[in-house]
This record gives sequence, C-alpha cells and structure tokens, in this order.
Amino acid sequence: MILGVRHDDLRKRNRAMVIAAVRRDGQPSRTDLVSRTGLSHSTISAISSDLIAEGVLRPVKTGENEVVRRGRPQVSLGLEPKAATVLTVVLLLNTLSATVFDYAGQVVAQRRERLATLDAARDDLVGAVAQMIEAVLEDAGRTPADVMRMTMAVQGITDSGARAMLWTPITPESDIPFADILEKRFGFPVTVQNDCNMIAVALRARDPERYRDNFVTLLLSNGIGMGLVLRGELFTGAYSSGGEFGHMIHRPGGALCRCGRHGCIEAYAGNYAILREAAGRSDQTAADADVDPETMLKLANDARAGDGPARDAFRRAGEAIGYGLGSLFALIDPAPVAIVGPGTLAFDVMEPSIRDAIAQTAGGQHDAVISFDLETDEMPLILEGCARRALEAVDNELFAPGYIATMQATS
Amino acid sequence: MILGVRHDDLRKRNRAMVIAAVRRDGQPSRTDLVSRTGLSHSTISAISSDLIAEGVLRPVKTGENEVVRRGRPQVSLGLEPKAATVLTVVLLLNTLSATVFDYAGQVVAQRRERLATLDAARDDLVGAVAQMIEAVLEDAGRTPADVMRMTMAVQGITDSGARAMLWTPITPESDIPFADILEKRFGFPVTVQNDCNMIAVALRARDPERYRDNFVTLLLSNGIGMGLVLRGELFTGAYSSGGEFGHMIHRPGGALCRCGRHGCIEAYAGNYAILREAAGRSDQTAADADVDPETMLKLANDARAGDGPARDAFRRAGEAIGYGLGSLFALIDPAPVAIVGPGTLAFDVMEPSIRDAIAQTAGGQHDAVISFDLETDEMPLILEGCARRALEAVDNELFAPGYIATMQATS
DNA sequence: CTCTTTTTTTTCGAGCCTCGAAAAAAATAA
DNA sequence: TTATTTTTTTCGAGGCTCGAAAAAAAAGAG
Repeated sequence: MILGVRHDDLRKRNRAMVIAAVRRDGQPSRTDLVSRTGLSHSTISAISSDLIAEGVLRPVKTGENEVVRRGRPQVSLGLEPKAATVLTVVLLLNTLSATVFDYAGQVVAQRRERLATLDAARDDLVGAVAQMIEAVLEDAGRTPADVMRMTMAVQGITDSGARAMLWTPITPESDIPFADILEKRFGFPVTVQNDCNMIAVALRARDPERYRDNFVTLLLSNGIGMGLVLRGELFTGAYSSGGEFGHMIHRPGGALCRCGRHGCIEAYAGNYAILREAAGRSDQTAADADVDPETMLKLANDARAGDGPARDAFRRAGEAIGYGLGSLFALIDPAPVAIVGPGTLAFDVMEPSIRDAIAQTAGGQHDAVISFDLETDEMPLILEGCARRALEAVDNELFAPGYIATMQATS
Repeated sequence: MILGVRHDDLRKRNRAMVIAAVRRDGQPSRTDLVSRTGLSHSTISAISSDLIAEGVLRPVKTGENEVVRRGRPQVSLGLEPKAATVLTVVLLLNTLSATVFDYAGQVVAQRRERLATLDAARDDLVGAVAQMIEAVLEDAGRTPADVMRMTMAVQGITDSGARAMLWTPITPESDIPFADILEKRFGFPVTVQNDCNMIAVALRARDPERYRDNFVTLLLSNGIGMGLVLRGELFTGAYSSGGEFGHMIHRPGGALCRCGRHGCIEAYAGNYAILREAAGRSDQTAADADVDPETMLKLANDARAGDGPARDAFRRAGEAIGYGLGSLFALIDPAPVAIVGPGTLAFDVMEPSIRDAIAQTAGGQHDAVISFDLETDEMPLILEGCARRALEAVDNELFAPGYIATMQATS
C-alpha cells in the first residue's frame, strides 16, 4: 500500500533529522543544524527547544576549542546522556560480552567472559547471556526497565527480522530466537544482528568520508564474514542477514567447507583451510573449529620466508577471496574494502594474489577504486556498531515515532 | 547532507502518491484512493481536482463492469492521455526500434528496423537512432517539443547515471554518450538503461503480486543478462548498471568469454558457449557474435534425444547458471527468477542441472522459494519497462517536482 | 564604563496543508 | 415523491514551516 504523508509526520521527520544530525556531528549549534538540514531558524529553534524540554538534548558548554568571535556565541547541543540506556551483547566463539551505554553513547558498564560456546547446550547459551545482562545492569546501577533497547551481535546467520540466530559456527545449536526469549524475560526490545553487519555500521559511523554509500567489510578469521553497504544502507538478504560471501562458490565441487558443502570461498580462505593446505592435509579433511592466532602467525611467517606449502596456501586463499570479490564487483561494481579481524595479520601475504585474481574478473575493470584498509581487532568495531544501531533505533522509534514506518511505506 | 522536509514537499509527495496510485491501479475512484493512500477524503478531493484542472487526470466513464449499487456512484479517475508524450528506443543486436507513448501508456506510433549493428560505425549508430526518432515522431504527429522524456534501452553496460552505453556486445564501439547526444539534438531529457533492468521494471509492473520486493530476471541469449530488484528497488551498481551476472567467475581460468576474460558464467551458458561445446570445439575458441535460433533449437532437440555432446553442453550451461545463482543467493537470499529470452526454449534441458547446482550451494537452503518463470519474447517486456520508466519519471519530475530529490536526500 | 556592531536565537504573523464533521450531490429503494 | 445510501465537496480548526523582526549575548571602540 502506498501511504500518504500525514501532516504530523512532518514534525516527526524533522525531529528525527535533528536528532540524527546531533548524533552524527557531535555537538552542533542551532546554526549548524540550520545549514545541515536546510530547515529555517524558526523551525530548528522550535524543535530543539522541544527536545531540550523533553530531556532528549541539552545545551553544552563549548570547550576552549571554540574560536573567540564577535557576536552572540553559538550554543552547542549535545545528547542528554540520561535520556536513555541501551544494552549490547556480543556473542562470539568462546567469548561473551555485554555493555551498557548511555544515550550519548558512552560506556556505563562492561563485562566480558570466556564461555565454551562449542560445548554449551542451547539453554546454557541463553542462560549465560541472561545472567550477564543481569550482572552488567547491576554494575551500571540500572534495571531492565531502564533499558530502552538491546542489540545483540552474533557470529553467523540471523533472520532478516533480526529476531533469531539461524546458524552459527560457534555452536552446533541453531535457530535460537534470542530476541523472543530475552524480550520475554526482560521486557525491553531486542534485535539480533550479524557481527559483520555491525562492523559495517561502525565503520560508517567512524569514517563517513570513506565509508558512505558503497563499501564492503570482510572479516577474515576461521570463517569469512561480510558486511555490505549499498547506497548508504546496510544490505541484508530477503530472509536472512545475507551477505554470505564466504559461501559463494569458488570451485564447484571443490574443497570441503565447514558448512558441509564443497568449494565455498571459505573452504580455501578460512583459517582452517589455510592450515589444512599448509599442513599438506587433503582438502576434504574436516575443518578445525578454531585455529589459534599463534599458528596463523607462524604460517604467515613461513609464507613470508619463501616458497613452500605455507606460501601456496595463502596464495590459494588470496585467489579465492580475489575471485569472490571480483564476482561480487561484477554485480555491484567495485567498492572500498575494509579487511577486519585476525586475518589482517597475514594480509600482506595474500594481497598480491587477491589483486591478481580481481584483475582477471569483470569487477577488476576499475581496479583503481579498490582499496583495502586493515583493522585487526574486530571486537571494538562490533561493539560500536551494536551501540550505534541500538541508539539510532531509540532516536527514531522513541523520539520521532512513525518516522520509519512512514518512510518504508513509501516504496 | 541531511535534508529536512519543507512544508510544500508534503503536497508534492501526496500528489505523487495519487498519480502513482492511478497509474498502478488503472482507474481508481476517489474513495479507492482514500483507502490506498490513507489520506483523508478532503485531501484526496483537493488533490484530484487540482490534477484534473491541470490536465493530468480526468474523470472516466465507468464501464458496464461496475456493479449497480445504491448511492452516489463512484467516479473513476484515469490518466489524461494528452498530458504528456514519451518516447522509447530499444537498441539490440541487429535491431532498432522506437515507440511513442501517450501519458496513459498507450502506443501512438511504432517503428522497427533491422540494423547491422556489428558493422555500424559509431556515427552510423547514433545517426540511425536519431533518424528513427524523427520518423516515429512524424508518424505520431508529434514534434520533439512535445516529448517530455525518452528512455533508451541497450544491450550491455550503461553508466549508473543512465547517460551512456559503456560497453555492448552489439558493436565494437564503446562509451557512446547517447543521452548527451540526443538531448542536445532534440531537447528532451534522455536516459539510457540496460535492457535487463527494463525487463525487471516491466515484470514488476505486470505482476506486482509475484514480482515485488525481491526477484531476479535472467536474459538467456548469446550473452547472459541480469536484472535485479532488491527491497522493491531496481538494483544498479555504484558506477554502472551493474548486475553483470554473466561475468561472475564460474571456473577460475576456465573457458574463454566473449569479454576476453576466462571462466565467466557466460563462457559456459551463453549460446555461443553451448554451441562451441556441443560442436566439440575448444573452450578457448573465440565466441560467435550471434547464434541463430534455429541452431539452438536443433541443439536443444539433440539434447532431448539423449546423451551426447549437446546434452553435455546444456548440462554444463545449467551448472554454470546454477552455481552462479547459488552464489548470488548466498549474498541476497533466494528469490523468484524470471527466465527471459530465446534461452527459454531450451530451458527444460538445463533446468535439472541448474537445480542440482543450486542445491549444492549456500543459496540452496530454502530452495522451495526458488521458482522459475519463463517468457520467451523479451522485446515486449523491454518496451514496456522503458515506457514505464519514462512515464514514472514524468509523473514524479513534472507533476510533483521535488519529490524524488527530497526522498533521496533522506538517507 | 557605555555605546555600537556583530552574530545567534527566539518570537510572531502569514500562508499552506491535512483533518474531521457537516453539507451537498447523485444515485437507488420504497 | 420521499427516504436511504454512498460518494464527493466544503469549511473551519489545528499544526507546521517560513521570513522578518525582535531580543539576546557577546566583542570592540571610544
């Protein structure tokens, strides 16, 4: 159905714009907001005084960084930290962490623990998450009723409604509806997101100059994850979180993948695949659940030292990634790529074969556009992305209700 | 920049909604429009009487199909044919056609001619197009000044701004900026679109139930083209029309493709590739520029008759398409696929191997969702898509200016 | 220390837009 | 001819944004 725009939606949208501008720009003055949004002084004045009265924004003392100029000084507006509390949970292989953020995006409390996810039963996983949520909320001096939203990031595939973890390499369990379970238990809204997608959100927030409309994030670890931003929007599949770059087919009927199929990119470029190849094992050998970083560093050093099985393994890994990126670029055109995770430590060994492979594909046409940025530690990015997602949801749903609904109904 | 919504944008948007609803629904009454758009009777009344006064819409006599009911009868609103004239040009291998449509989408005049595109020099192509435009406009009794928009569809890659044909299999010439040239010559706005994208637009318009948010169109011919609709929007690359499914890599370093690279899907599934394989030629043999339909039909019949080189060739073609779709589905999740073009005549021979290959990929998980619809004649679809594009552009830009700009600036 | 200048922010009335309710219009049913 | 039903238009109320003017808050000049 095509929805018309009702009159009050206008104010809601413009409120959302103002909040979004404040979140992005840090501490803009009303005058800054006028130029950012194209709205008039009168409108900005009205909206911002409303938002201040409601406790969403607050005037902040400008630091010494402000140039002393003639005239009435600008008053910067900032997000009121007390306006909301959001919660993030990150569940990765053998690691669980939970963080409480205030509305301004500052960490209030954080917990992190080792958890043997591979051996944990379904209820153990859910129980561990719930327990950690309770603990970190207590650390933060908040109750579940204070939390306006929670975003959970998991390794693996989630559903497109962001309600459940459909499949994950971190445990044999599948289809765990974390959102339903946690919402029922705690009463706040929960979404479940793919870790790589959160990395993409974080990069976009961190460096909007470089990562704006179209870019790719690749998480190189035991598996290969991808986050994709197209036309400025996080790309997800129709039913799932999508973007399963690691399971695009590199060689039909080829090496055995962790997912049980054959010839996936991951079966050549995942850590387990590189190790398997370098160790001279058959490419039909079952995958290791995890490979420790030291082993990978040693392999990378072997590869750097000269020709041999390690160098071959990385070359094949790079080839798989390169052809995969080339195929992806045939579909969406080349875009900047951010490489994230432990795999960055061996990226120099793979980069030549990646570039060679891309050059042999249709996506290699404009290869000047293709740049790789490296970021070894994925954890802060995932956390940042989750927090951002949760906070933006609060921005839209709570302080400008109807905004999202109206916009989506447009198409 | 984040753009706020100004007050007059509201009316523009709602006008656009009303026009779009009329175009989609055929001849809705004002009451229908109220339920379609969610706007009030008062608003619909005001907007529609404006549009009628401006000559965009007109009240139409309802046919006999209307049930006789008590109460004031509904007055249906239709598009006023005289409100605008649009032009479409379709340039394919050895074929050029031009059609004039009225604002209601009816054909006013049409021309079609054979043109040896492979041998035509750059200026010949441009000249032939320009000449045909002049001729068809004269047939229609219109002048260039009457034309509010033209959409041109070409085989091959266009730029994302829809201004130029970047590369095409129909002639060795490349980078022909048709939009600039024709705009300069005729004075009306021109866009240049990829043919498969127009097929997707047409299918969406024809059957919105089936083809709505996510679907794929594959054009099987001498080359392999793709149109992709994601989240209800036509998908194009960042720099080009994108969606070069045929040039995703199927077998690294494999068969020689028409594009000069090796191992592309097209190098296994294009007509020339199937013929090459069935005839027992090396897969490094240069591609035929075109293969006539009779030859392909004969090959398909050979394949149906039993095992042999023809059956193998189609099996390999199906495998390439299947693995390609599987890789695509790993990224975007499975979606309905419409198969269009001469290749549909041999689709029964390929379908088993396509489905087998998909089943071996990550995208094969939910294979119940994957359905194939066939449509042999692509020409009417391309034409319909072009007309639709041009008319919708007129709807938005002319009768509700600012609508598009505002919406895009939102993100 | 006071007055002027400059810049930011708020206030105020005008002009639109949408909405709901009531009225008007146009048909059928009694 | 009158009552009923349904569609469409009219009209006043309430909101929103805008531009212009006013107010506020600082530095600079004398």
